[in-house]
Amino acid sequence: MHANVKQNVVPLITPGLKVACSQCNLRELCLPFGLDDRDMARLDSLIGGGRKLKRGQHLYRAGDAFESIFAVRSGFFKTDVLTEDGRDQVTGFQMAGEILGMDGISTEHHTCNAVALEDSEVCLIPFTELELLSSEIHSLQHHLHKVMSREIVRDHGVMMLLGTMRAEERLAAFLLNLSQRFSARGYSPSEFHLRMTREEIGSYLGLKLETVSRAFSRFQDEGLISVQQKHVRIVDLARLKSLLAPPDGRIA
Amino acid sequence: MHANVKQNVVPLITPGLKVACSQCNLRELCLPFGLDDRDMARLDSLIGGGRKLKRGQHLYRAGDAFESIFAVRSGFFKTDVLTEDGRDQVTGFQMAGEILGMDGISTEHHTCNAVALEDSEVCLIPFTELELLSSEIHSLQHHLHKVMSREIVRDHGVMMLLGTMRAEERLAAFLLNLSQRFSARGYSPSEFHLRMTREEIGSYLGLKLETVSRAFSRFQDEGLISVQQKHVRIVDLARLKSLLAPPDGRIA
DNA sequence: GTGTGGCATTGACGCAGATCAAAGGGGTGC
DNA sequence: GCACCCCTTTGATCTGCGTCAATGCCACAC
Repeated sequence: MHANVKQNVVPLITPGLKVACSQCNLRELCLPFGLDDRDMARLDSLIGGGRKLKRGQHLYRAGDAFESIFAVRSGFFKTDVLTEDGRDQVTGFQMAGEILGMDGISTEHHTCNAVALEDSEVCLIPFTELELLSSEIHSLQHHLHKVMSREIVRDHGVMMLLGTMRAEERLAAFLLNLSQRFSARGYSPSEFHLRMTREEIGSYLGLKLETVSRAFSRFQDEGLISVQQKHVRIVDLARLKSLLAPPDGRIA
Repeated sequence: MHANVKQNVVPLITPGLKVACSQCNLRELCLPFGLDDRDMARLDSLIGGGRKLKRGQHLYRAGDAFESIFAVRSGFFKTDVLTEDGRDQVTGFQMAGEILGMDGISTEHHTCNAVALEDSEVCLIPFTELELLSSEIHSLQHHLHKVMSREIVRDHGVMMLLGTMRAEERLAAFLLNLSQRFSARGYSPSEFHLRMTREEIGSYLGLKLETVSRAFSRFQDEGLISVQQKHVRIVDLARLKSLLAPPDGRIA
C-alpha cells in the first residue's frame, strides 16, 4: 500500500472502502433504520462509497459546497462553528452511526467544520440522490426527517445545558451522554477514552479548559469517576446522575 | 360573534380562517417558497385550516402527539423546553412566516412547548400529508429540508451565543436578530415592541432577568438604543453591531 | 529509546453576573 | 375607568468561573 497520502491532503473517495448498508452492523443506528431488504439494496446503490480520514483532517469546512451528508462508519468527529470575529464553538461530537453535514442543506454550503478526532471512516450519501430515492421510499423519507428532527431536539438539549446548568452539572451531563451513546454501540458505558481535549470539551460546554479540568478532578476526589488524562471510568453512576437534579431538589 | 371560548380551552380548527398559500403575503418567507402556481395550489389543498390563539395559550405542549407542523400567520410565539428537574429554557421566538413544531417529528411527540406571546394565528400543516405531497413535488421536498436545516443552523448560532458571549454581547445579538427579522417582514428594523418579558429574554440568552434589564439600561445610557418597557428603538445600529466584535479586536 | 511539544493540572486572584432586596410603574382584566 | 398585580428597574453584596501563571506529564515522531 502506498504511503504517499499526506495528512493535510483531502483524500479522494475510496470506492473499495464501500460497505453495503445491508451488511453494516450500524444500520439500526443509522439512516437505513426501518428499511426492508429491497429498499436497503436501493439505498446501498446510491451510497457513494467511503472516505477515510486521519486524525485532525477536515471532513468538510464552513463554506464548502454542500453535496453530501455523511454517516460515520468508525471513528470520532467534532463539529464547530467559527465567526468572523474569532469566536469558536464546538457544536457536537459524532460517533459511529451518526449523521454529519445536515447544516449544509439550507444554504447549499456547509456552515460549520467537521474534523476527525481520530482516524475515521465515513459513508458519503449524495444528497440530491437521497432526496430522489426518499421520494420513492416513504419510510426512508420519514426516517430522514426523523434524523433531522432528532438533531434539532439534541440542539435544544445543548441550549438547556448552556443556558441553565453550572459547570459540574454540564460536565456530568456530558459524561452521561457519552456513556449512553457508547453503551448503545456495544461499548462499556462505564469506561471509555475521550477523543477530545479539555479545551474542546470546554468549548462544547461553554466553559474554559481549566474549569473542565477542575471539575474532572473534583469528580474524582468525590469518588464519582476515575480519570487519568483521556481515560474515564464512571465509578458511581447514580451519584453522577443525581448531580443533574436541581439545587433545591424541588419537584415541580 | 360568540365570546364563549375560554382562554384556557384549546380552540378547535377554524376552517373559515383558512387563507390560501397562493394568496398569502408571507409565502416568500414560508413553506411555499419556490413553488409554481400549480404546486402551490396542491399545497393549499392540504393545509388543514387555521387556528387562532389568544395570548398565553399553548399551541402545543411537550408530550402532545405530533401530527402537524405549524406556520405562523400572525402574532408571536415562544418555544421552551422544561426538564423534570424544573429547569426551563426558552429555545426560540417565532414570528410570521416561521415554522413551528419540527421538534416533534423524531419521537412522534412534541418535545417542547409553544406558547403564543400575543393573539396569533397559525396554519396547520398535517405532516403525513406534507410528506406525501413532498414526495411528488421535488421543490417542496427540498424546501422542507432547507427549513429544517435552517433550524439546525439557527440552533448552532444560539449555542455560539450561549457558549462564547458575555451578557451585553448576547443582548446586542438578540436585538440585531429581531431587527433583521422585523425588517424582512416589512416592519421597521429600528423600532419595535418586544412581545416577551425580561425573564423570557433572559431564559433565551442564558441570563437572569436583572442582568437583561441592566444591559438594556446600559445600552440606553450609552445612546445605543432607547428603551421604555417593551418598546425599543435602535438609535445607533453601527455601534450596536460593533459590540459583537471580539474583546481585543483581533482579526483571526 | 529518547526528546519534544502539546495537553493537563493546580494555585492565586479578580470580575461578571447571580442573588437578595425593595420600590415604582404600566398594562390588563374586570 | 379603576384597581391590582405582574413586570421592570435599581442597589448592595456574594460567588462561580474566568484569567493569569507555573509546573508536570504523556503521547507521538523520529
